[in-house]
Amino acid sequence: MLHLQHLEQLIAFADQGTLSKAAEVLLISQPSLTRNMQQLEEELGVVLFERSKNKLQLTETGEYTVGLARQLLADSDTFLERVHRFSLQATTLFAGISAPGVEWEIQNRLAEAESEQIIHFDLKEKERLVQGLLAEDYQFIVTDSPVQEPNILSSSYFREQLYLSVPESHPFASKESIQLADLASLTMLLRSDLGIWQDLIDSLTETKFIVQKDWEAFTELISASTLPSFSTNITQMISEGNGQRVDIPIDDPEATKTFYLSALEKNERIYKQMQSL
Amino acid sequence: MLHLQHLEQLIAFADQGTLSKAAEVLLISQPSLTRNMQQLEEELGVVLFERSKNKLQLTETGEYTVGLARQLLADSDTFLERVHRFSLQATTLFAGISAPGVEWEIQNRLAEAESEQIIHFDLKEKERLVQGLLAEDYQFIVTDSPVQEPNILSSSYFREQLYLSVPESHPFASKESIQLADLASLTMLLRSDLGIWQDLIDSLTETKFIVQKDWEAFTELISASTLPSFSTNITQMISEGNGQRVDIPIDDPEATKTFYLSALEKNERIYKQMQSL
DNA sequence: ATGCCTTACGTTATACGTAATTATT
DNA sequence: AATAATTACGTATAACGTAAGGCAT
Repeated sequence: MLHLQHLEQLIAFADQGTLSKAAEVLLISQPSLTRNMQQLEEELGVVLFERSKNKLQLTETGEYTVGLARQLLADSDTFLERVHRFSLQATTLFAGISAPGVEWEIQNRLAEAESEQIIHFDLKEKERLVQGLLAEDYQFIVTDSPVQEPNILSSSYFREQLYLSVPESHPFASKESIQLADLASLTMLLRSDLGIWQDLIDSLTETKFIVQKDWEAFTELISASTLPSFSTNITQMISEGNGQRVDIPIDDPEATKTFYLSALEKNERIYKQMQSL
Repeated sequence: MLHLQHLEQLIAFADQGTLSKAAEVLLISQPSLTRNMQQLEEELGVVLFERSKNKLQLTETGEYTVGLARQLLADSDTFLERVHRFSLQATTLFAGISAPGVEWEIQNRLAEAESEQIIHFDLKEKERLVQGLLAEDYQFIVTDSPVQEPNILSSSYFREQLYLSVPESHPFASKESIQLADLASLTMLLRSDLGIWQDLIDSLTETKFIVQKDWEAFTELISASTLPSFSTNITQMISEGNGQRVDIPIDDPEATKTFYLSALEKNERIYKQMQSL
């Protein structure tokens, strides 16, 4: 049966001109390539090469075959791509995340890519996310620090920065930026289930928080109230232009988190898929 | 790299429903097929099968992949076919034959198939034809008896029957058939280079022959002369409707020869190509 | 009990790389 | 000399079949 690998090697020879160079490009030995090309000829039952003692040249049939081979390999690639696309689309991905903003960010990217990909998100602490990744409960996880384990791919994904969101009438509205310390005197609206951001909130012992669990209700609450709340660069992307409020960046380094995407090496395809969104 | 063989096996599974049956059809063992399908899944990075303890079923992605695989294998087949066609057409075939009628017959068939195949014919005795075949001087030979040697394909190809060709005015013209013995008294026009037919001619010691070597001249001679000559079912196919002459079949068994097509097993492709003309 | 899939294991065959050979520039 | 293709040879990988196990009908 025809080996696509041999066609690839034939093409390499056509491109490089000699078996030696082709073998170098293909990272195999020349003798191996020689044999494979002999085998290909045998398999096709056709004379692809004109052999002088020291030179190997494509016959007319060889040239023609190279052209067809390129086409067939292209067909093979589209085959692979279609299978992958179908599989991804047919599969609900399971993602473990450490902050709600990650889900918003990803959904946002999916929408922009017009992807129909369905992803189920779980919000957990990092340790449990890594466990879930190893147990293959998740195809990928997004955490606020890299995952350094064997067989796990991990790289930085995106950054999220906290902003203070206040009505235009608020005394802070004109500030270029503020510090967390400035929030001490405030009473703020706050969602629950903030993942890694919770630590930061807990450190603000002087600030009063009115916590709303239901997220839709929270959104309504904000537009109806003049109380300050938090927003991030990601929430701004989503709910742009509800002009009533001003977003003021918070300077402190704790207010900016870098998120890292991680997946098992065996799920490299999904990893790259998420990266490229 | 993707193995087309695995795709073929996947399709066999889809067609047969179980690995066991598919393995039987494919003439491999079930465990081998199991592994290959696991390997295919690994290679594609996709879940093709839903595995119960005792049952293997295609997932939706699996079904989809089968469809694409059929297409890709079809592409692979057209690739092979095109390569073969091109190669055949680009190559001048060398044929060894034992009678001139063989060339006419084959050229006739090529013409009917609208083939551009170029074939060079050599007229020799059988022994030298077989030698030439083994030495690969010929891609195929056509002899009046089968070639029984290892690694040589050989089967009957077509039959050629001698006719006596006479003008309508000739006393024999009304006969349904005649015997070689009836030719004893005749003076006939004859070509040279008759291959295996020469023996039969030589046995007609009573008949006088006027031999013409140049074949075009011979054809002119015939239409200009009222002398009888030989024709065969094959020459009749070629020069039909020069209504001046009548062809009377010769009954004797020696007047009918069966020709056999032979080629090296490695040239099976050409062998079948010639057979299917 | 029979059919089916998977894993384990030993063997075989295939594929590869190194080294040697021959020829060309 | 240097480059290039092929052949020879030993090794390592991988593919296969047999055997065995587990599970369902």
